[in-house]
Amino acid sequence: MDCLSCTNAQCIIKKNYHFDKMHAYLEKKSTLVCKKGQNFIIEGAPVHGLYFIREGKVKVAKTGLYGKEQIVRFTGNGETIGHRGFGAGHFYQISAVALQKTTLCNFSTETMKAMLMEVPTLTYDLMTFYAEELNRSEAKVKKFAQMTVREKVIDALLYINRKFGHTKGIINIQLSRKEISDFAGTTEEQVIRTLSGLRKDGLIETPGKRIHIKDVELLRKEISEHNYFIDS
Amino acid sequence: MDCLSCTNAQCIIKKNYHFDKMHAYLEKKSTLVCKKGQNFIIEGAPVHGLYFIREGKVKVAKTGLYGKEQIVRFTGNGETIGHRGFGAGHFYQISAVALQKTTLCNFSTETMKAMLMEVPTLTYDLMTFYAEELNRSEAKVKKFAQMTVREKVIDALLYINRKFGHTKGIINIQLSRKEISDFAGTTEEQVIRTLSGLRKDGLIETPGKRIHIKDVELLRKEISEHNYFIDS
DNA sequence: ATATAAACCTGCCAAACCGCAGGTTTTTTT
DNA sequence: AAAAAAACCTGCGGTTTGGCAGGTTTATAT
Repeated sequence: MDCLSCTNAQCIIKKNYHFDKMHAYLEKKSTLVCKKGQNFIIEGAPVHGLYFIREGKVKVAKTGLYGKEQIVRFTGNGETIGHRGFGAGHFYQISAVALQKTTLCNFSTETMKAMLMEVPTLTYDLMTFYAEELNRSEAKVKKFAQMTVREKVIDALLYINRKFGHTKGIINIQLSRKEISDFAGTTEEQVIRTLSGLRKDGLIETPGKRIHIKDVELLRKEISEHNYFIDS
Repeated sequence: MDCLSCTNAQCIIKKNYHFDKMHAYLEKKSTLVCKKGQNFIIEGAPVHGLYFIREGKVKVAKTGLYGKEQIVRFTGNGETIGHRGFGAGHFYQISAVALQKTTLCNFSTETMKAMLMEVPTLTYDLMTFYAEELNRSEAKVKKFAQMTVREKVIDALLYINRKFGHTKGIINIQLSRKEISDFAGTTEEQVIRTLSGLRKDGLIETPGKRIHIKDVELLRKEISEHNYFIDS
């Protein structure tokens, strides 16, 4: 899998592509194809470098008590997974599972570190990525502390809708109610109840397990007080 | 305020100090002295660069509905405040308030950016800082979703105790119950009730508004199931 | 030292939330 | 196309949590 043929313009490797400086490192990267449901990063396992999604969709989660998992974010084409290798820890603190057939590029920590030292703009972009994710995550902490269940579910739906897009209004990914609740920070039943409520209010439609947001602006309005400066 | 005389070994500027490369930028930095309670970064205001604590203690928070604030972290000597200027946003998404008399160093975004481009190890260290904060923040998201009030309060106490240290067991900072609750993700009353409970269980003592953790290990044990791989 | 203000504490009640249980629909497999 | 499995849905009871109210203690100002 060559970076030259890759179409992910927002991938930080692709964006900073510089043949002379990087080709030696790029040759060392490996490619991995996962099928749906495959757990390619295991929480607590030794760090195996950084992953970039060439094509596919992935959920990133932390497992808690009694196996309850908290999905910390969803990722798509061109995005980065596996923050570590940098910093003190030598073990992954998250797990990553493919939500559909997914192709990944993997750099070892050593390769990545060497490349970062040689290409400052790459380091700068990765830094920016972390800084923005941090903003997003801190906003999420606030939301978890202050939002009601209904608001958290709405927020999750809007995020997923924006992240993966929609075709004729229907969100471009099939997540179970359980997965939505693991992301929104509540239970499966509460998500189901909330979706029923939103359906009765005419805000969404749910053909099967699919979800159709009828009016994004109307939904957004309900949680707008929580989102003064960003929409994460 | 000269960086040479600064004793914060863990400050990323100090750690990467390189006279020839950096003196021109260091001359542009400004110093700011805040008294207790001063709000030197205002949420929603235009970004004014990055701050480093030379000496003091600061709380970093996000304000939500009806003025309810969520403290996202506490910071002390040598630490960085103000993630932005990097990334898309041009407005602070957090506010920062001095918890006591605090001296700060401030770099404009432009100065900071120029310096980062010239000193790769500085960029790398700042990247690492963000990556670790991100881990911490994502762990917190999980905790907020899964911990009980008592567990969240214990977690907060242990964090504060570790962050600011303790003299003869008494935590080296005076926070109100309200501030603890704003950090732990609950209400003032629940924090008070939990502290009462912990006092009855012989785990802490509370002379006045001060807090004395009698046995850190015993407290830690109660939340250990939530902390497999990190202790944030 | 006294007055005033701020912070702390506790009981009570209402609202929000969770999880079980049992049934229905949808999806997948054979 | 039928059978099996998975996912979805809803009512209900119990628990947890939050917020008010009023009193007490501690800290601050005069």
